[in-house]
Amino acid sequence: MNLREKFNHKGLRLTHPRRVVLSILEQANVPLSPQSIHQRSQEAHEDIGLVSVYRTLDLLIELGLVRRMHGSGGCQGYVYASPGHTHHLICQKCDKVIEFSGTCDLEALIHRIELQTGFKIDGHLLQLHGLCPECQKENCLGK
Amino acid sequence: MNLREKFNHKGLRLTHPRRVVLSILEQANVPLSPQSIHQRSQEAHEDIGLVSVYRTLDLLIELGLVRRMHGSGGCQGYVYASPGHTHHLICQKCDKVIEFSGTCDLEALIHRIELQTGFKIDGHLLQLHGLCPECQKENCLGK
DNA sequence: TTTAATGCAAACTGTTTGCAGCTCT
DNA sequence: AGAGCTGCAAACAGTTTGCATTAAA
Repeated sequence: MNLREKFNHKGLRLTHPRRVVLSILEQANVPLSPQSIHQRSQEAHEDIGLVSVYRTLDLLIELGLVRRMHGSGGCQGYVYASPGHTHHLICQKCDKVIEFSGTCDLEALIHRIELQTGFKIDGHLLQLHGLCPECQKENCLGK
Repeated sequence: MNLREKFNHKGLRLTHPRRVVLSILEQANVPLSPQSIHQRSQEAHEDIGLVSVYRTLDLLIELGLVRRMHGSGGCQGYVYASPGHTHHLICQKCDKVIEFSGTCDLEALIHRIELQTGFKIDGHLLQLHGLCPECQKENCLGK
């Protein structure tokens, strides 16, 4: 089932603004705010209303195509959800984002916490913050 | 060094609004928004300005006495920071928060990712989401 | 007494809503 | 043709800033 069919299947329409938002998020490997998505759409001469960006993001999240991120600084970053559950490694300087999976390391931890607390854990959010190789170099050069 | 001394030491003053915010957060085991902190201060007849709540929260975060949280739904929750680096386990239903530590489990993962990516990792954010024992019960009863 | 901190009012930013017109199927 | 969607304008909510006043040290 392709994207269009997925939409139509639920009585939704794959419209221009939705395509644009999705494609911007797909290409960016960085969490983007609604504002910056809107800005990029303008830069790409695919101008869509900011309001549509908000509405589209809500929809895409509901469809599981996009994930909401929470940076240490601000909130409201949206990233394209690559298939499967992944975590994010974010460069604190250039905001580059790398996705990685590695839930297995967490499973032992999660299981232990479940036993300790009685919680039933069904989701998690892991972000690592650091410096990417390029920004490390720049730092050494005295920025 | 007690709290007052800690403040004075840095040229800061331990004022009434700061005491109130700190005490509200200390007692609550739930992340509170600036608004709800303000509201609780009114309920306790310790009315302080909403503006002071914001400014105080910024300060307390800087001092490491409070941490900013990111719920799956909204943002901007503030919790009293128990000493040391901890993670949070959040009930999706009642928003109860439990802090836990367990960085050791992550260390292996972090080390591996550093080798794989060349990043220099110096921070992380881990949140687990699930249902607390009480809310699990309620769910079974058919809510 | 001195200076940090408060709290009001007002400015701002980001987000949501109502509605007329448009567009995808 | 018709329901879903867009985009404007305007309302709204949360947060920040300027400034005169208060209070902690």
